[in-house]
Amino acid sequence: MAQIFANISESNKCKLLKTLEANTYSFKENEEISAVMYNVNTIGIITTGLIEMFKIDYDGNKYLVDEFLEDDVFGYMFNPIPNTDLEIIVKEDATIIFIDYQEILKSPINKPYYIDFLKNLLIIINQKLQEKNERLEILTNKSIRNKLLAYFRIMAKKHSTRYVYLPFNFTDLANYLVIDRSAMSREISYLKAEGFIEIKGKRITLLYDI
Amino acid sequence: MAQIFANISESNKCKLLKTLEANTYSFKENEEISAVMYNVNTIGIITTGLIEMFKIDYDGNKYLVDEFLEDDVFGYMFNPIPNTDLEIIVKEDATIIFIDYQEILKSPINKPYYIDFLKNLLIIINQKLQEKNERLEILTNKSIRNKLLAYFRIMAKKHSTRYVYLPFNFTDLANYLVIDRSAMSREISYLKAEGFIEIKGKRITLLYDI
DNA sequence: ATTGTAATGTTGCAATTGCAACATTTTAAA
DNA sequence: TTTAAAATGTTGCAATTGCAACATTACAAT
Repeated sequence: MAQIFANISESNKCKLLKTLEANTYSFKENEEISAVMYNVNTIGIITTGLIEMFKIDYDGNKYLVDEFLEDDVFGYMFNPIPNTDLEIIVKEDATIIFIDYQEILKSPINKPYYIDFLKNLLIIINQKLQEKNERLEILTNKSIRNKLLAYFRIMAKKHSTRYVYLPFNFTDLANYLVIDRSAMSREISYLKAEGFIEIKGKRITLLYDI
Repeated sequence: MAQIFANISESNKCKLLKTLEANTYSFKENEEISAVMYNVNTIGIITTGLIEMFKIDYDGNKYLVDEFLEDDVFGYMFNPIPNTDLEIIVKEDATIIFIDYQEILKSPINKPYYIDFLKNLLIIINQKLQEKNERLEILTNKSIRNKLLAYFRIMAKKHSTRYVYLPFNFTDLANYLVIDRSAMSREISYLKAEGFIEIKGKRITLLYDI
């Protein structure tokens, strides 16, 4: 994860936060981050801790859409719908800096550390954009098989090998791919039987051209 | 579309482009933008014209993934896979400014116009992130019906009405939703029959709570 | 106005997928 | 080590979806 305050000294960071009228809050596990401190124009920068973002869907079901760690940045402006039902919950005690996004864009300050801050923010948002593109690349496949193969291909290319180390378990993978877990399990069996892949624990070996 | 050179005077724009070692090229319709001028570290800024980005998939099929207009910004870094098979073709005569992305991030210049440039870039990338999130929000639904309803809901909320004006035709909508066109057509018939929606030309009226 | 092309609507049928239920294995906690 | 909970694998069955084929309508070019 790129650091939002990379190349910025502690004293410049303080100046920056003061100029941007940033507010820092600490949260205990299971606390909800309320709309009072966090509205549609705010971005949150996580100094320490872990928070989770849940979506409440049309039928009232609640499911995890994102997790944010130290140095990560989150905000409604990165989400599709204004007013959507999101719940942001602290999973591990956290300290978060809140900044009004408009403040960042309007600020007239003209200091090197401000430029570094903008650059860092650009890098982080870029990273997020890439992650979303990656998932879209996978979800634009219709069949379970093609989704799996797209996923494997992307993961393998990242490390330029024919090995894929699953970053999560199969249940979570199915959610990520938006397919039924058991149907995915079935398809993976077929892929193994047909000699496309080999699986040992969390390591998948691709036996076809990548 | 936000403008990448907003708030930057013509003379400052020139200085900026020179400092960033930008190259400007003109293209005729149907020309392909080659990897020579456009590599994994380059971003392109469209001054005039229209270009289209195609993906060549695993089976050699080619399909449109994105279109870029005046003031738009495109680049491999906004894409999921390094080395993926993309083809960028000029649809209408275009003038494009190419800048090395690393140059932007490393540049030591410290001028107000440079800050404006970074802010504008931030706004544009942010916009792109939102669009991707929007599509993801839709594609994370499993059924055709739920994809359609999610799409309608997002479109309606954008304009705070219960009317949705389709920005493209049904064939393209089906592609956007990654579903079969005829199956979508069938589902839309059901939605009409069940009183969820009403359609008049390109205007869809939502008859349920949004 | 005419003609050709693209978009749309419809439907039967087959293939894929989701769902449910259950057995087995793995993991984490006490 | 024991035990409970979570994850995984498997399978039958029903529902959804994709596919293909075709009729109809809308649209654009001449």
